Amino acid sequence: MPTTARPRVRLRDVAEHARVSATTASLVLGGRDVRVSEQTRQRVLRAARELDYRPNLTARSLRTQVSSTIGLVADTIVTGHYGGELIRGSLTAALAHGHRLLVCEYEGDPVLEPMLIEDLVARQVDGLLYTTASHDRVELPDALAGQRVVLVNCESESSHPSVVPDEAEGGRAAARLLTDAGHREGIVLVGETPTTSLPASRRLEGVTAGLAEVGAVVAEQLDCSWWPEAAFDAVTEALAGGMRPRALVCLNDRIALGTYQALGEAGLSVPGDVSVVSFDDSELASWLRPALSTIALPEFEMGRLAVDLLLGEEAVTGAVLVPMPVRERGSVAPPSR
Amino acid sequence: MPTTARPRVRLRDVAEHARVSATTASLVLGGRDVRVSEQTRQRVLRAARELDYRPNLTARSLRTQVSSTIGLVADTIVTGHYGGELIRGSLTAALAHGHRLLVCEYEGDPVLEPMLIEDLVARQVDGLLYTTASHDRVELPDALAGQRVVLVNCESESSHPSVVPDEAEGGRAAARLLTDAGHREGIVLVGETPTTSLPASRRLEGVTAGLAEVGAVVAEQLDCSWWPEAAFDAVTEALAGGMRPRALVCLNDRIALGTYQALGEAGLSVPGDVSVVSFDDSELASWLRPALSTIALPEFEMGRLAVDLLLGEEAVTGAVLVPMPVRERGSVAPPSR
DNA sequence: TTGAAAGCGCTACCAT
DNA sequence: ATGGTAGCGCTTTCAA
Repeated sequence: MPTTARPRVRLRDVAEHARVSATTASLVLGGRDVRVSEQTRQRVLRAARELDYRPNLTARSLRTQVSSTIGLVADTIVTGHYGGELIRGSLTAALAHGHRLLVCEYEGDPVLEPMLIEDLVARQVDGLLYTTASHDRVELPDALAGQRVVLVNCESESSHPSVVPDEAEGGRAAARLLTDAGHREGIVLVGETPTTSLPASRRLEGVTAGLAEVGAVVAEQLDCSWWPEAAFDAVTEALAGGMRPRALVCLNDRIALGTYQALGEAGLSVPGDVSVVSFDDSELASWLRPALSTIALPEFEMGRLAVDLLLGEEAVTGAVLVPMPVRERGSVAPPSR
Repeated sequence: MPTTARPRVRLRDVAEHARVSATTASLVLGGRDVRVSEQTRQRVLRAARELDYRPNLTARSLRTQVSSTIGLVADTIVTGHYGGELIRGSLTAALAHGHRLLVCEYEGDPVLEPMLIEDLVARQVDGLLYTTASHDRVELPDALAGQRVVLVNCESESSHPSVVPDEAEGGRAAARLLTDAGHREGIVLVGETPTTSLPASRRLEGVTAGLAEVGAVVAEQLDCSWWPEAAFDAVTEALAGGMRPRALVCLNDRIALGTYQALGEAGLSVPGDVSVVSFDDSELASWLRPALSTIALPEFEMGRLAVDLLLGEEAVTGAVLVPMPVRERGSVAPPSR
């Protein structure tokens, strides 16, 4: 049933209806329990209900200089489930703080980015979350100057807090998954690791360190981009070249998918013939057969934490490492033979 | 370099600096090219630049009764990539209209939902997008009364426009993918089709109609929930029971994944032994081997269109069907033998 | 315990 | 072509 547009009822209307001043009405409806007698308070409340009063938060915001809104600036975070969880985490925390989220994406457009930020600032956001789809080092746009900012999934020279996954420790955990199962040899890394890529270099560093704890090493590294098809090709080729790994460390779940496919077509079983561990814990990980043991990207928690930091009292500065949870599933077994 | 908080500079400051009235400054900076001489206009612009003026959109909004903000209310849409694309589409269109998006999720919480909507209304949004993760019939909350609303991926009794995928036509397209390749027999549907599920019933209806065009029918239906594991079990069991399909119509990509896995373990090849078509076109579809031919859920386009409808002039009413694009990839071949 | 008045920063009306 | 003034709806002194 299409309801008719209701007349805009203002605080003053409620006050008149309740035969009190706007001040009193404001006090009552603003929830500050002071100074007003229980009787008038009830009168105001009733009037508000009867008139179906909705406060105008824009006006309140103008007066109080608080918008209870935070801006989320992303390159293209919403895309792909990773980002989705990050937003959900931010949303949850924002809600707990009584805030709403203004979401912006600039899709990598360098002229759009500062415009979006200016706009957010013009809208008087109480703070901004600056985030990137892949964990990266960034140069903060000038438009952010003077604003409360928390970086999420990226790092910068600035003194703003920066919430990032603890990739190195995650790498160690991945290695441990293998070494705990008894693996010592034939451990092959799948995925290229450019030094400019934070996840790549830190995961590699962690894996290396983790293996070193038991005197093991990465026997070989298959260079390929972090996509299923590239991984499929790389693993297929390596297998054809005679490589016989006992365990594969895939640098993300998409690589693991391509790896599963290559292994499958080569007649090798997981984890019977070769164990596989991976990173990210995308939904894919639990859908694979066998389900993939993987080190999760704590997107939800990062979003949550970032908002807490942004809105909290204490002045945190620098990087905050968020642990990457270990998801043990079915892709690791003791080495065969 | 952490820049110091700049002093708030108001329109009046710019006006004084440029030695004009606030009115004139407003006219110039508001971008209305009227009435002001080029000379003063330049003076104002320079003053604004020198003082690094940022308009206060909250104040403007209060005065003009326009917030250039739209609210997006979702049950849990952000999760999973589907929703991500929908948001990206909305974001894109909103941007084109000079609007921002206030994103809310109530996670299915029936008390949270109206509260969130009330809050958005209190924030003076120019309109609301009401959306659900899965295409469904909904009862609109009273809080939406009197608001400009467009439903996305859901339908209701209301007169608000409702942007939904054309599932039935999508179903027909899926069928055509098979019949065009010459399939007439042994066409099996995978996935349960409760009549309460709009995508399920309409896709089925479309597939049936599409097959009927060439005198073919659904030979069998494998009932299973729309998840990889359930599909794997259903297909595995059917195969074990002697079923030998020529083509499988999976009701979504996750089902297709489980189906691929079952086929693979049974030693059947796609599309050599059996063709597979599916719905949704999640990222998964292009990662599978062979890549999956699937009927895409036009999430991005739906979001885009919904915002256009919300902010546009013409008063559209009722359902707007968005075509589901056909993604032909490698999972269909002529029937073997 | 209550109310009057000022003012947040902006735009719009009505002057000139 | 330009400026004065009122007012959007709210909160917040300050006075009673």
